[in-house]
Amino acid sequence: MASTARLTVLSEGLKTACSQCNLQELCLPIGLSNNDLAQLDELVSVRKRLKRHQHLYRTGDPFEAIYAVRAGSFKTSIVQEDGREQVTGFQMTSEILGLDGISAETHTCDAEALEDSEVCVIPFAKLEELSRQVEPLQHQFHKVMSREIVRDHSVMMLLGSMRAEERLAAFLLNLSQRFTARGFSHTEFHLRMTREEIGSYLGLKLETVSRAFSRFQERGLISVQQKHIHILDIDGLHAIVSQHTAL
Amino acid sequence: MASTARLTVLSEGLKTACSQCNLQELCLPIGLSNNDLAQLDELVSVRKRLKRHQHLYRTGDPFEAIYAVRAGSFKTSIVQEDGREQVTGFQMTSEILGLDGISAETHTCDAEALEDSEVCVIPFAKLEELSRQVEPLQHQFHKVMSREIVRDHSVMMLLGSMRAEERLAAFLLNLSQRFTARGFSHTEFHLRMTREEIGSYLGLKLETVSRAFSRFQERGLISVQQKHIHILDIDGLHAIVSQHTAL
DNA sequence: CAGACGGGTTGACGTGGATCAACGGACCCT
DNA sequence: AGGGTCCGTTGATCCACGTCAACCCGTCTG
Repeated sequence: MASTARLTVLSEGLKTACSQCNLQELCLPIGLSNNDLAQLDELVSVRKRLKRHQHLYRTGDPFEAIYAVRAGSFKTSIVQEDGREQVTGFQMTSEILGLDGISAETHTCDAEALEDSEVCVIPFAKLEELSRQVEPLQHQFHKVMSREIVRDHSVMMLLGSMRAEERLAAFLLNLSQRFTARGFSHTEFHLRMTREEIGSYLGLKLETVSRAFSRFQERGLISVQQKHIHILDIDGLHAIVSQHTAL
Repeated sequence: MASTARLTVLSEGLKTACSQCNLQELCLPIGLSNNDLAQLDELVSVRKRLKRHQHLYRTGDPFEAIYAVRAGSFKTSIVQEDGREQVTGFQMTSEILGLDGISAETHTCDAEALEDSEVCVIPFAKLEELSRQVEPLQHQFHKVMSREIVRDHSVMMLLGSMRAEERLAAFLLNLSQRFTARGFSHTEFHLRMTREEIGSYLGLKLETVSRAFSRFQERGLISVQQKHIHILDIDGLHAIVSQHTAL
């Protein structure tokens, strides 16, 4: 089976343990006791490395595992017959990939590394088995899935009712907040994705994204240099997001 | 507690049983043995009736249960501070409501009945408990959540990359398919929601929705009379959805 | 070092859908 | 039956964003 072969090629028998991982409090194991963590360690024994632009899985691949981003970042996207691409999300460390595959036992989107990255492979059958025994794990997993649903709803709101600048401001604030949660600066960061990918995610064309960046810069809200973003006025960005209120 | 009081008022001690329900094969119990079904029967013992425009839950309500639509239909929506509303979904019989609440133990959207309706109340703590014992139930529940994620992704694609007529055609085809699955005509049905609600869901204004309906009618694709829809050329609708390919 | 290529910016212009406004029919209430 | 309200339709106008196109810069390659 293709995916097994690929897995074999890429997996490195890296010794990992959730119990040792510094992403513990953000990732699947939140709230597990040391005892429970030890059980999870056995489950999550394989990691997988991917180079930039390499796919973790593709639409149609059989679903066997979900993945936690250990390092690097990913995008997920739906590609239509015609080749048009809709980015459905960007994932950074500790975030979970692959939940879409559970329903049809087949992945329904593509997941691609935006930079050299590493994921923890969580075999799904085993996760279900363990979560029947470990209640906090079960509950945590349900929360992770639910959080994904809530996130998708807020993207729907963004796409359905915000204008270009509002979308981009909301996007920057969301990134900022996620970087903060990971201990990075919330005012300065590096975009891992292109203007086109941002545009696809936000339902805009790359030119519109680029222009919005420029306008934010003119107004002193941010400074942009290619992929490097520096947020100068975070309240100003918040004001833009909630301004469609004011109209 | 407000929601408990409301529950008391509305719940009718109706004898229900998943094992007797004709929605079995569409709903949570798919694939359960008779034995397992009996256990589910005990869990899902309360139903709740709602009149048109009544809310099943609102943003901020404590999360205690998920719901299966037994009769009627609902919309879920996010309401922003400014009062702007984004409809995130329409639910018909056998579909599950409330999954958004798991992550924060608080509902993150409003669920409102579009007509007089009835839901089965599934206390979540008990569902988790039972699904630790009944593997097929656990798996089925995970599939339900995953399906919601997949559905949300396709709405994101719709909002992010389709034009007005494509969105509406996709919407009609989706309804048609869901009606079919429930044994109704797939060419003739009654819309339960207003043009404004459709518009909110599709990221369009009601005038645009109305105009698109009119244009479909002019072209002989459908006939519309207020909320009554008759699909005359289902292939024509499919062609519209996939046409943004052709461009 | 030239040349190609991918990513980003910016300008000029066109258009799909929003906005504003008027109107008509269906359904509600008393 | 009458009057109000909600909902849907349609027309006229406007504008945010898409489209097309030129150009810049950094990087890779032979």
